[in-house]
This record gives sequence, C-alpha cells and structure tokens, in this order.
Amino acid sequence: MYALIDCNNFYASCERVFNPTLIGMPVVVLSNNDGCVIARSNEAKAIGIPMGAPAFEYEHLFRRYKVKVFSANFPLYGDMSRRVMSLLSNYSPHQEIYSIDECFLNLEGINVDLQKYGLEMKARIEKGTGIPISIGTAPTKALAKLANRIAKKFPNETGGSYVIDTEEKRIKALKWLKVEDIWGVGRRNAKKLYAIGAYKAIDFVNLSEAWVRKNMTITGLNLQKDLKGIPTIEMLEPEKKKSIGTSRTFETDLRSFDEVRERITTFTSMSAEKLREQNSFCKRLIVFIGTNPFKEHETQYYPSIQIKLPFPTNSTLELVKFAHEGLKQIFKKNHYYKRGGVLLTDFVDASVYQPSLFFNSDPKHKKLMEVIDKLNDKYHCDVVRLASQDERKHKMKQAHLSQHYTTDINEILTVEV
DNA sequence: TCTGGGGTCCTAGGACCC
DNA sequence: TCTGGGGTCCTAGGACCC
Repeated sequence: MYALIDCNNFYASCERVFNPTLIGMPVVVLSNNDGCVIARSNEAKAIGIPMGAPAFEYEHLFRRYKVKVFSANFPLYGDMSRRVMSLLSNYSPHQEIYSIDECFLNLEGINVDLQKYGLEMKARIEKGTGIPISIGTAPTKALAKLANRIAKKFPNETGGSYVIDTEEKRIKALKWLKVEDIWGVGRRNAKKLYAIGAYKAIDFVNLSEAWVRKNMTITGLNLQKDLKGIPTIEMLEPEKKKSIGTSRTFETDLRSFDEVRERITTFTSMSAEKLREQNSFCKRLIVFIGTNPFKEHETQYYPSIQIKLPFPTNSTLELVKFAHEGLKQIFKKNHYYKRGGVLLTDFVDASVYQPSLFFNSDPKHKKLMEVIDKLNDKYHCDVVRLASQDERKHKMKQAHLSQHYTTDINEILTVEV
C-alpha cells in the first residue's frame, strides 16, 4: 500500500502557524511581485477567490471580506516543508518527496490499521509543526492520490485519512471522480476524453488499452493500469535534478539591454548556486526573455537560445559569460521585456567528470566559488555577488511579506577580507 | 496600472551512420 | 521514368504536475 500525504492549503497554513490570529479568517498568499493568488485558506476559497486569480481584479473582494493578504515567503515555506517531511519520514523507510507540500510513503510490510495510521501521522504533524494534513492510502500511487482527495473533500466523515482497500471502495471512488481531476490528466486529455463520452474516472478505466495508448501515450496507459489497481507508477528514488532554472516576471517593463542583462546575470548566478549545491556541472545553458502577453497592442517577442558549452562547468563567472553571449544574440531593441530566465541542463556529476583534452573550466574558479557559496550561505544573503548583477530581492514588489520566522539569524555582519 | 515559478516525461522528426 | 533499409542520437515542443 501507498500513502499520499498532502498539506492542506500549505502556504496559507504556514502563515497561520506564526500568526494564530489568522485562524478562521480568509487568508491568501500571492505570487512574486504580488501578481496573483497561489494559495488560499478554506475561508478564502468559500468567498469565491479562484486559484491563480490576478490580485488587482480581486481587491474589492479582499477588502469586503477583510481577507488577510501575504506576499509569498518561500524561505519560510521551504523550511516548514523540511520539518513536515522529516517527521513523516518516520512512518516508512521509503519516502518520495513529490513536491513542497506532498509526499508518498511506501507502506509495504506495515501491518496496522492504515486508516488509524494516517490519523496518527496527522496528529503528530499538527502537534509538531502546526500544519494540517490529509492522508490517502491505496494499493497504487494514482489510487492513493484519489483517496487523498476524498479525505480532503470529506473531513468530517474521514477525519482526514481515507483508505481504498476493497474493490467496492475503488469502484465507488472511480465513479465519483471527474476525469479532469485524475492525477496526470490535464486540460488537453480531459477534452479528448469528454469528446468520446468519458466523464468519470471509471469511464477512463474502462476504455480500451489501444485507445489510451494511441491518444494519451504510454503515460496515460500506465495511469490507467494504476487506477485499475495494478501498481505501475513506481516510487522514485531521490535523484539529482536534471535541469535547474531561475525565471521571473519583472516588476516593470525593461527596454535597455543593460537592464535585461543585469537580470540575466542574477538568474544565472542563482541557478549556478543550486547547481553547485548538488555537485553537478552543466553542458548546456538556455537564455529566454519575453514581452508582456497581456499588452496585446504591443509587438510580442519570446526568443530563447540554447548554448552548448565548450566544456562542462558550474562556475558562475563562466556561465554568466555564456549567458551574456546568448542574450546578445536574441535581444532586439524597441521591445518592452517583462519576463526572463536562465535554464541550466545536461548535467554531469562533478565526481565522475573527466576534463577534456583542450577546453576546460578554469580550475581557479572552484576555490573562488566555494568561498562565495560559504559566505552567502552563512549570511543568508548575497554578501558577495558579481558587479554586473543586480540586488536580487530589492526589485521584487512584496508589499505583504511576513517575517522569515524560522530562518532569520539577526547576526551582525563582519567579513574580513 | 496591476496577471507565478520550477520541474518531469514523452514523442515525432531530423541528422547522421553504415 | 526508375533511386534501400535499418539503426541511433538529438532536440523542439507538448503535456503534465504542484
């Protein structure tokens, strides 16, 4: 059996942990630049604020219902996530962290009442972190996802923990779930399914395998088997990331090459930091920029460029140089740029990396990067950065930011050079 | 005026090889 | 006029997730 544990309204719940006066009030958390709603408490959902709602369109609702509005505080959410995941890892030797607020546990060999086991987890996590969770347990991952949905939808009946462990429960759940709510079925596939008269998960499960394979690829076929109760989607081992990127919407439209270059430098630097953290080198870098799609009367331009690096590297200095070269090739004057980003990919492990005969990353950079990473890690901010880099956070609109409750150190900064 | 960010996996088709 | 067959690798783009 597999359990899928999901934190309820995760970001909103994190804000509540440190500000209990928010309990019972509608709470929303906004994306970077306070652009749109990315998390809502149950009360906020009840008012009719949808996921992804642009904040400016809903300000009247925020005011009318005295909604508590927060700018996203990702350092806080990341830290809370680590605490939740760490406590949950005690309930199975095999945990897959699926996202910031979700994980699967493989419960093989755990011979207890699984509904109660879920309730036990719930009590432990809420006591230890203050975060409410829901637990779904079933013979496959896709069914565990479904069980979790039921636990969340019917908290009074289930207590927040639901188990699909009989054929009868499985069929009943599949008859209840709409196809667009199946894990792995998005808008496009839902449309295809509707077109042939499949509205509920049970209809999807009853489709011929040939049709599913042809129209939804091997991914759809695996999903169908999983929902039939045949374990097909496996637990993933914790692996290193295969690509690392940083992208942002700018607070204002940028016109000049230098301004855009500053942002691209920062994105490259942030990505390179994460790359070194997992001890990889990358062999390819992608730079992309774009205009504002909501300004329909302006000419739209979304260029991107891939650069195959002449040697694998994780040096910020070298990566920034390549990123600048790429940007130079795609940047066109007379556009208002609203978005940009850098993606690093094609990784090799630092430990197995063999230097090539002719071109190599400058070995002197290794020491330099180690020192920079140490300083920035220690002081939780960019005490050391490139001269061509902007001051990251300063340009983000964050009008409603909560404190970094769990990660602030309030240390007085003295660095001897 | 104001509309997020970071990932994974799959496939078709082109380039290339013998 | 008529021009092979089989394979691998790479990549852009699509679809999906939270």
